[in-house]
Amino acid sequence: MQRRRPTIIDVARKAGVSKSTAGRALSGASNITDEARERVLEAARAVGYERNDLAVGMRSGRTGLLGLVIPDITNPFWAEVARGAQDRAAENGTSLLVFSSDWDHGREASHLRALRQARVDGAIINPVADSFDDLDRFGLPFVLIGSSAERFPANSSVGSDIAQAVRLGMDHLVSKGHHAPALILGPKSRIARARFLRTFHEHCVERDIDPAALPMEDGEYTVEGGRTAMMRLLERDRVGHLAVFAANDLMALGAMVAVREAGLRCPEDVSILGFDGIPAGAFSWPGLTTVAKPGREIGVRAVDCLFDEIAGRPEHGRVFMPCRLIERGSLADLSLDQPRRAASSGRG
Amino acid sequence: MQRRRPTIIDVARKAGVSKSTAGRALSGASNITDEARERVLEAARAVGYERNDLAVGMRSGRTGLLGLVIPDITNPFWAEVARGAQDRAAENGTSLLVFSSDWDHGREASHLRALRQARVDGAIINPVADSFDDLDRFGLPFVLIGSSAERFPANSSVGSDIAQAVRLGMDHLVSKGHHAPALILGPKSRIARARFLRTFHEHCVERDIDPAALPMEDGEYTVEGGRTAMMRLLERDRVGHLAVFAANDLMALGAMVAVREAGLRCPEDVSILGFDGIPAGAFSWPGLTTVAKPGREIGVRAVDCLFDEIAGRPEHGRVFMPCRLIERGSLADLSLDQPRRAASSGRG
DNA sequence: TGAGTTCGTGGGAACGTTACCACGGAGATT
DNA sequence: AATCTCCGTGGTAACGTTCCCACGAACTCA
Repeated sequence: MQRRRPTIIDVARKAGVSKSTAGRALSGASNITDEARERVLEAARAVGYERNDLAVGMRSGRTGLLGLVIPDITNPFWAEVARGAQDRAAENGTSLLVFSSDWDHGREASHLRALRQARVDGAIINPVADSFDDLDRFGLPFVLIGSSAERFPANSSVGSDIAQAVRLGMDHLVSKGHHAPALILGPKSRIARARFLRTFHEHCVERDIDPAALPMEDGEYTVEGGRTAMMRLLERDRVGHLAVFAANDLMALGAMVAVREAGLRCPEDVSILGFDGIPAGAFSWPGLTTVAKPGREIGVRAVDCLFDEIAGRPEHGRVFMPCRLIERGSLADLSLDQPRRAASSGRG
Repeated sequence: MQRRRPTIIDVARKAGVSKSTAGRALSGASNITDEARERVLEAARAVGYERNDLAVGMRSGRTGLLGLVIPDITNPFWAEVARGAQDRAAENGTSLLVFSSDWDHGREASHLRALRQARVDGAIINPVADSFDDLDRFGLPFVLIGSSAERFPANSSVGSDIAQAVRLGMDHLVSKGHHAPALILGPKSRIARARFLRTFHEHCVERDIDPAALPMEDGEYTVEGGRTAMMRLLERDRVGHLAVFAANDLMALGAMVAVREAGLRCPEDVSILGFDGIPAGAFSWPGLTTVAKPGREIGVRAVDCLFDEIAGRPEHGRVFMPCRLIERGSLADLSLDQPRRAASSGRG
């Protein structure tokens, strides 16, 4: 149907030079006269030449293709990461092959194989927890993103600074008079959970709080997971105002739903702090106060790191991006009502 | 660093056959003895052979790569589409190159060029409104998605059935006693707006309502756009309960914010109906009642259509996917309070 | 039994580009 | 003036696969 696409040979013929010279002009090499370059470029324009990336990849080993393997493009946080990576890749003339692993080992393995067969120059991967083997024999340059990167200290990685994020959240809670928040955490299998908990413990110790005395519930990283976790939390005995730090915005929103269903009000009866910074948190009522990860920036930096990795200068090592607090309405300010409550709660 | 990847020649040598025979075994051709195939497959496994898709694409013209150009992967609706397309592509052993155009003509053109240079087998495109030219000279098989597909009746396309969706929404409004809803629409430049309005007018005529008498406001397809549009709507004179049909969920959520800011309640004072079915609508309070587009299915069907298009059998033509109503809490039920109010409003 | 047919196999070309090497001319150096 | 160096150029090989054609063996049918 569509006629043959013009090749570099057609361009060379039209310009009256050899294909070597045409190739030099087209690839921006230096050892060529301005006059010849101009003639080749003009000829290329005239015949409508577009370089065949396949052939380039074949010969030079560089395809201009990058892989991105994330849990789910449908998750707003990962979509942000993908967008950042996409934009940065485009700036450098490379394209992104995007895959969703659904935290499934098999899917991940098959995606990695597809990336290898496509001869991508490298990949950005949020690894499924226990997939060290697959990653190990991936055989191409890669950069890890997300908190599970911690498992692979030898590789370049970009993630949010969970320690700083938890600190930020805790400081804010304390500044609003919530000295002993309850926790809603993700599944035990996820590394991010351990990271979160560790920093949380450190800060409790610094403030003379017994972490073991604080209520804590698990759930899937979903709205429903957060809702049921909050229900369990509300069934417990408690005194006064309840503050909750959720490990993920979706769970926080689910917790908010549970509060409403229990006939309580947020933030009057229960304060909720989220973690992620997804847009949906801005539409809820009250708006979700949350610690926002810089999803887009993570994507951008990951691509930068990957380019370094591909170029054989993996100088970045592990990059941690700072999070920031977004204050909306889901946290009550108790510091005004009860100026001195201190660390006495959680023991009655 | 990493040693040379084994080629089909290595496999052939190991199996003691020619590369032609090895190629036949590996590509699943029929004219080969079971014994030879078995030996080749075994050899391939032994040396860890993985086919070079680049070389295949080079020679056969099929790369196993598909392009997806959407406005923004960060938009939940488009993320769903991307996910559907991604999964279907993976089922067929192809990979997806994902691009975001931001409704920008230049970006779109550059993405299309990148797809051509990558020699993708075809592309799924949500075209920027006025980009007929670029699309026309794209030169590869493609399938359009979204409502702007209407502009290109000659090409295969997959979109939601806006006529059915508007009908669904209007019927629901009427069944709840809202006979003369206000409208919040997208920018005038977008084709989806015209499509929406046309069906809306038809239904007004069928019900003896004068569409011109109904309040109508424009805005960007964003939360902020919906919020300001709603503010303008609330400044108008009105009698009794106000019902609003927004052309997009984000706008509907913005409208909800505006209602709250005006000291009014949803759904007691104002009813809101959305359009899209994004997850965020489930977390708002009240939950957003909306007409949901089948984003994921649209992605799946688009890939199916694209395969047909590539195979040279464009029999699908234009596919319209049905939408469904998701009832949550943003619509008041007036049909109980005022059994017979009919089409008298909007004229007082 | 001889000719025609089928089938599995192997060799070579081709896809479009870049890497490499050799060549010739112009300018610099002795 | 002769040699050396540098630079622009052109030819050729190579990347890894599939396509095409030719070859020989086995098998069928007259």
